[in-house]
Order: sequence, then structure tokens, then C-alpha cells
Amino acid sequence: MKIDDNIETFNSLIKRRGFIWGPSPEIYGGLAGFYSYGPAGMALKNNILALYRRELRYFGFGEVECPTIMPEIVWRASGHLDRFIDPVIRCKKCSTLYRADKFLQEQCPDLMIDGLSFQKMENLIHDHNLSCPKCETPFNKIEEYNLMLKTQVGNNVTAYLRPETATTTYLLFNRLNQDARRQYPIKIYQIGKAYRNEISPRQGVLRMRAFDQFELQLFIGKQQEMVFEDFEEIKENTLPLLDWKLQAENKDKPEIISLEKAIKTKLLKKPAYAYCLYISYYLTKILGFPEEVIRFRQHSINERAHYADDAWDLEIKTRQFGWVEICGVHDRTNYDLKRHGEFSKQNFEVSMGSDSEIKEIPQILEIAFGIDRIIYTLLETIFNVEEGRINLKLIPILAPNTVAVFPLVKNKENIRNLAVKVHRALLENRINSFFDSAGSIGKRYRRQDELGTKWCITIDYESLDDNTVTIRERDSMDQIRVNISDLAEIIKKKQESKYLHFC
RNA sequence: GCGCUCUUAGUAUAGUGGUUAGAAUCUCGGGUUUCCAACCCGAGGACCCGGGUUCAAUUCCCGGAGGGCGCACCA
Repeated sequence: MKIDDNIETFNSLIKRRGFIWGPSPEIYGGLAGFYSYGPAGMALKNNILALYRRELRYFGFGEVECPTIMPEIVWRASGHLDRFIDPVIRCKKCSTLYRADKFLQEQCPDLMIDGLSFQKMENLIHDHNLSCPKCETPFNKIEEYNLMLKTQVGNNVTAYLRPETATTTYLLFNRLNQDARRQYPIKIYQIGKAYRNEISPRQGVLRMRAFDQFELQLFIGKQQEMVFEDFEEIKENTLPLLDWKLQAENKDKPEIISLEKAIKTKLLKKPAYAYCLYISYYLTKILGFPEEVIRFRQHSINERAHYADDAWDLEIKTRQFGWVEICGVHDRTNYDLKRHGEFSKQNFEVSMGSDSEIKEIPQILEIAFGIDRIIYTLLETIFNVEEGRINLKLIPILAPNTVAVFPLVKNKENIRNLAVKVHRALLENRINSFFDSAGSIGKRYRRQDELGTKWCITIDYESLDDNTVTIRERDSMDQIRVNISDLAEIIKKKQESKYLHFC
């Protein structure tokens, strides 16, 4: 079979090898914006999360998990109820849908539209005799389009599926404050599902209606943001930064700049925020993304979310979709805690240091990853076609199978038996080993290449005499011969040494 | 959500108003094979869903769902 190095080959691989399937439920035709992970995709996802959990212990983060459904008041306080419900107008004739506020602003650039009530916008549309640009028909009344999925709990209590995990983490603030014993900043993360009722989901898993988020929070004092101990350790690292000024000049090449310099030149205001950018870069790099495909892009002022003081997206360059945001780093100020303090009538002014007299509501810095976007962009980035061979260059600890074990030929019973024995022994050592004896040896290698398996172990005639096997490396296809008794240790060692040295 | 367009085995496709719906790859069984998708034998698997027209619909028409592209949307 001819294998082309193109995006179609990649797209079919994702399905064929059981990474991502959908839209689900496929047997009923699918519902747009919902996807399932197959065994390989789920193994990859779990491996990424396991790596992240391990790394975040190193950086001093704790993990929490909150309900995915929260009552209405939470979203009123967070601001999502206002911001996630869009006013839309529908043409009576062609039923084209427009965002009422954006449409008004476009038609009447001089008017101040932001913050107007639905009724006022409706009046304005009427007063200005605005009609559908396509067919000149007048509009219906303004309707609500709710980006949050609404549900009912118990006896008619209105609740919403969370559109982000972050807010649910903030609701734990007084508990976390107690738990942390004034050791600020409090570093906490949450991994879990979030839901958004996208108008028209596209681009596969990049815009799903149910997706996994991985959001890290720093609760931190205003002073501490400016004088931040952890910053000192990482300030010499360089990041590719594309600020909004460069963007305004229509440039898309980021400037490679050290964090120390970025602070000095006021490109970044706060060392603690710079630290967050670094963390997001670190977590991206350790998955095996090459530098060339990573950049940070700063949001312009009107692109920012309602809570943000500064915002940069970590973007990955993809073949299929251009630059894709996989992570947003947001300076949320004390907006969230202030609001939840007001709405819940709690006092979130706390002492963050040794002086009990000094109290303030903590600031929040947030690093928000979309896990499904990480997985898609990673797979696309490391997908390679080399001389007609598909090679998925996953780093070893992320690969669904750590190793695969083959008998060189399948019809020699003693070779096969030894291969099974070797495979079992690896499993005993809790190494994810996969056994395969179907087809030719070459075919089995190729199957594993498509899954990103770094090492294939083959038992041949020589093995029967001297208890050695070959280890074939995925990228070079070179083989080394080792003793069966050393195999598990060798694999474990190889696996560990293959990450942690990217910068 | 609008417009255009598409939807056939796991994957990528050919084709048809009456076909045993074809070839590739794939999967399974068997043979062969001393290391990179080889070969031989055998088997398996598909017309997105609903309605209409018709003696007969996978094929034509309408609607729905889903995908692609453009517009709009994307805290």
C-alpha cells in the first residue's frame, strides 16, 4: 500500500489505530461536538496525565476535584451567566442568526452597545430600521443563545454544567486557605470535564461540547506577584513571545526572549505571571513538542475574557488548522474571589503572611490547558511518514505500548513459547508489553510504529541458544542484542532517561 | 445558525433505477518465512437515517443527522 505523507493519512490513522472516534454516538449518526477515545487514545491521555501529576508534585501543586454541575448562583457570581448568554437575532425569512450586540455595533459604529439590555438593543434595531443584510427582512425579537448547558437538579433547582473547571476550584477557597496554613502562593490544579454549548462545533476535537480541562491556579498576594521567589530559579529561560504590538504590525514570528528581560522591558508586568508562562511552556515541552511549533500569543485588550488583566495563549502550529491554542495563561486578578465573596457573603480577605493585621483578597493566576487539544496537536506534530513508513514519534513514556514482543517466526513452537515467556516477564515487571505474532516480522514492526511504540523485542533462533533477544529502536530501526534476564531493567532505564532533559 | 458540497466494509475508495455492489488495504484461519507492510490458499466485512416517487431506490426527489469549505460564532 502506498502511504502518502499528507493529512488524510494522519486523519485515517487516528481512527484506524483507535486514538479518537466520533462524533459519538456513531451508530446513531453522531452528535456534533462529542468524541470518544479508543484504547490507544485513552492510554496516551492517561500517560500524559500521569506525567503531569508527577511533574506538578515537583512544582508544589496539589490536586482537587469538584462537581461538574453547579447551581445558578455560582455562574451569576462568576460572570458566566452574563457573558455566556449571547443575545441573538434571527431573520424572519431566511432564519440567518446574528449576534445582536455585534451586529448593532457593526451597523451603528458610533453607538455604545456594550452593556445594553436586550430590550434596549431591540429598540435600537427597531429605531434604526435595521433588517437582514441578506434578504432585507425585518428581524424577530432578540433571543438568548446560552453557551452553558442548563439542567435541573432535584426539585426544580436550576443548575449548569460547568463551562470551565477553574471557577469550581475557586469555590474551595476558604477550605484551601485553611489547608495551606498561610503558605502562599497556594498552588492547586484540577483536571476534569467542562461543557460548552458551541453554536457550530468544527475541527474535530479542537472545539468539543464536552471536553477535558487541566487548569492550574496560583492564589497569591499582590506584593508576592511582583517579588516572587520561584521566579528567580527560572528567569533565565527564554520563551517565544508574540505580544499584541507585534501582532498589530502583522508579524507572526515571536521574539525569543528571556523572562528576566521580558520583565525588565515591561513586556510582562509580573514575575509570578512570567513564572506561569514558564510552567505552561515546560509542561508543553516535556511532551515532546519541538520549539519551532510553539509560541505565546498575547491577547489584545478587547480579545480578553471578562476577568483577565493580561492573557497569553500558548499555541501550537498545526498542518491542518494553523496555530491552535492549547493553553491560556490568565491574570484573573482578584475578580473571582471578590465576586464569590460578595455573592456568598463570605469574607475572603485573608492574611497571607506572618502579620495577621495585613489582609487582602488573593489574586489568581491561571494556567488553563485543553487536554484534548494537547492530544490532537501532539499527535499531528509527531506524525511522520518516512520512506513509506508511518512513524509516530511519541516519547517512550507516553506511548500506549512501552514495548512489543514478537517471535521472529510464528510457526516454530519453541521460539513462540520463549516469546510469550519474555512478554509475561515484562508484564510481571509492570512494563506495558504487547505481544504480536500475526503476519511477517516487518509488518509487526510497522504496526507498532503507527502506535509510537519505541522498542520492539524479537525472539529469534539465537535466543534459543544463548537467552538473548534483539531490541529494535523505532526511529533508527537499529537493533541491539541483550540478555533476557536484563531486559526489564534495561527498558525501565531507557524509558526514564528519555525525558527530563529538554532545556 | 446560513450558503455551497459531500456521506458505500475498520480505513481510503469504484460503481449502479433491477449488480452475487467491484478492486485495494484491513481482520481472522492455514501454509511459507532466520528481521522491516513479501508470497500462496481460504474466509469475513459496506450503500448514514426517515419519508416520497416507482413494479423495483444504495442510486431520483424531500427532510433529518454528520463531515468539509465559506460567512457568522468561538468565555
